[in-house]
This record gives sequence, structure tokens and C-alpha cells, in this order.
Amino acid sequence: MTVESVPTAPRMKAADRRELILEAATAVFGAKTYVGTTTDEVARAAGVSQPYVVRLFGTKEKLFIEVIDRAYDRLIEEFRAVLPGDPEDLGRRMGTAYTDLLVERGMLPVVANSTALGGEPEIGRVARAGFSRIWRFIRDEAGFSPEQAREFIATGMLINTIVGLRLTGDYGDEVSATEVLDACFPDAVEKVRSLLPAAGEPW
Amino acid sequence: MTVESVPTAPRMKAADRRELILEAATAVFGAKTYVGTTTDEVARAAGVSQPYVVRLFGTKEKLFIEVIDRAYDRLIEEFRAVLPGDPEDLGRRMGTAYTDLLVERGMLPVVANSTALGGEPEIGRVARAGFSRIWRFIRDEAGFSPEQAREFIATGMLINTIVGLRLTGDYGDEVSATEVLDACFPDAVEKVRSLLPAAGEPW
DNA sequence: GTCTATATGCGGATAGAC
DNA sequence: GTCTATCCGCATATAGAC
Repeated sequence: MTVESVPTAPRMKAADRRELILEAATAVFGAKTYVGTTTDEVARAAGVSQPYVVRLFGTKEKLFIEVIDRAYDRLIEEFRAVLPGDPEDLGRRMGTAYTDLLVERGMLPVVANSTALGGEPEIGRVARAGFSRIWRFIRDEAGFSPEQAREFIATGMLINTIVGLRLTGDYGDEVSATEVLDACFPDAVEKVRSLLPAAGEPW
Repeated sequence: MTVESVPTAPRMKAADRRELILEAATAVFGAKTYVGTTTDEVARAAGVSQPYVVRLFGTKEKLFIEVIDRAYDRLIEEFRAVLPGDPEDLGRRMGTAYTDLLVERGMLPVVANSTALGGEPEIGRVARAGFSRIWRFIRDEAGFSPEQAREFIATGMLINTIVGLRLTGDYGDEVSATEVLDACFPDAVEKVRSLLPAAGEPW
């Protein structure tokens, strides 16, 4: 009986492997923040070895930069998809597109996290650029007024907060999630709740 | 000539020293996030040794928890201070109270950072509790309607984002800070800009 | 294309002196 | 009340085999 070789990742084109790792990285970075994430966790989530992650992306920072860049792109892609239709209703459709992205693990949290990292030279640059793209899209393509744009983005940031705080249940004397969510997004309560992990749970 | 003793922190009552360290910690945590901050940086910012910080607060996590708890308290204190006066104008006064807190280094960023850490068992608990206090204050003491409350908090989160992104200048092809700030808070532009560090600058 | 082994540096925390 | 010395664990990154 020969010694079985340790299960190793199946060979695959580097481009596909990159894609796979980027998805895993989005989920992990989203759950644990940029600094809180180790390249090893990303590697395990993607089913490859830690050095290979570094090998493919150079550094953890470069990996994160690709992740947030992709996330901002994805966001715009989803917004653009709901452009056709009644302009009166566009804000609502875009809001739905935003919360729908909760199913793509890490996508929203990663964007949220990036907005806290403006102080990092490289990451900050990319984060500001991503935010700019969103802003321009909303103004130019969606045709929002400054006031509408401000309102829309502010609401998105509030959703990020609810997600980040894991405001999904009732925590004793703390404010009830239902109360905040009800006040904020009466029609999205169930969706948001069902897509959030419980507090303390991994995502 | 006797050998000079290494400059050492002057003796001081532990309570005062705690306070001093908490202020330094707020600034550092605010600038570099919870995970990104080392207890050594906090110590140096406070002018004491690293082990002493740990000695006084037990762990880095406990220190951070005290920091955000204090920050949420401070926030409410400032809001409460502007309660008296024309109710029509209360929202604006509270908004001003919020942005005025930018002068207290780290205060706002630390609160923002805490909202991303709901996944951490201990920190998440405290962060949700802090957010709850704010929410209840706005509803019960300030008497905001659910819609007003939602609007007010969402705007606060947007301000946090602008601060976190360091959206303070013109970055080439990126969106101009003036454009976003103008659209968001026409009357606070100068204050916010003047209180933010430039991108890449320490805070 | 992917792994194992490993160097290296850093951060949190402890022990104990003054 | 505060410091110095230091241990230990962990995370990133490199070298090099298969």
C-alpha cells in the first residue's frame, strides 16, 4: 500500500485560481477586516496553501486592493443593471440591488471596510477611486440630484453599519434590531435579517 | 557627572494616568483601527511604557472597549448639551455637535470603527450597546420620528465615511472632495476640511 | 501550478525590579 | 506607579522541490 499523497489543489489555470481566491478573500476580508485577516485564512478558505496566495498576488495588501476594486466594480454593475425602467422608482431599485448583494459574501462589508482605510497610502487611493466611481455613476448615469445622491449614499452607509454591527436580533437591553430595521427599511427587514449572521457567528 | 536616569513618566495617580492613556488610545485607535493599532503605539502616544498600558487595562481588547464606551458617552453628552432651544432647529444643532467632535482626535473614527466589529463577541456587544444608547437618545430625548432618526444617523454614517476615506482634497481623477462635501453639507465644508488630515498623513 | 519548509520580524503579555 | 527584560506565538514572505 503506497503512501497516499496529501490532497492537493487540483491543477487549474492561474486565472481561474485567482478568481477563486478572490472570492474566498472577499468573504474572509469582509468578515474579519483587512488587518484582522491572515493570508492563511484566505488560503484555507480557497483550499490552497498560504504561500501560494502570496505568490499569486504579491502581497496581502495587493490582494486586498484587487478585492475592493472588484467589489466596487460589482456594485456599479448591479446598479447599472436596474437602470432601465421607471425613473421615479430608480432609487428603490438601486437600494434593492444594494441589499441583494448581501448574498455575495463579503462584498458589502469589504466596501465598508475600505472606507475606513483612507489613511493607508495605497489602499486609500483605491478606496477613494472606488467611491468616486460610485458617486459619478449615481450623478451621471443614474441622474440623481446632489441631494438624492447624498441621501442614497448615506442610506447605504447606514446599511453597512447595521451589517457591521450585526444588528440582527434582540440582545437583551440593547436596541432591538427589528426596531432599527423597521424604522430604516420597512420593506427590507426580512431579507436583511435572513442574510446576516447572528452576532458572534462567523460569516 | 552622574549618569542621567532615562526620562520616565512622572508619578501620577492611576486614575489620571488612565484618563491620559484613554485619550491617547482614542487618537491612535481612531487613526489606525482596532486591529491595526499596537499597544506600543498607544503607550508611546501617552508617554508611558507598553507593558504599563497592558498592566493598567488588562488587555488591548479591554482598553479598546473602554475607549469606544467613552466615545459613545461623549457623543450623547454633546447631543444633550444642544437639546435646549428651538425644536425645529434641533437636527441642525446636533449635526453641528457631531462634526464639532472632529476636534477630539479619534472620537468619531473610533465610533465608526466599532460599527464594523459586530462580529467580535466582546467588542460587538459594547458597540451595539453604544449604538443603542444613541438610538434611544435620538428617539426618546430628542423626540425624533423614526424617519428623522433614520435620516440623522444615516447622515452621521456618511460623515464617518468621508472622514475615513480622507476625502479632503483633490486626487487627480478621483472625485473632488469639494464636490461631495458641497453636495452633502454645504455649510460644513470648511470646518470638516480643516479638521481632516491630508490623505496619507497621520492624524 | 502548487506545495513544504522555514526565516524573520513583530506584537501582546508576563515577571519582576525599583 | 512605572519601568526593563523577555518569552512566546503568529503572520508574512522567501526558497526551492515536485
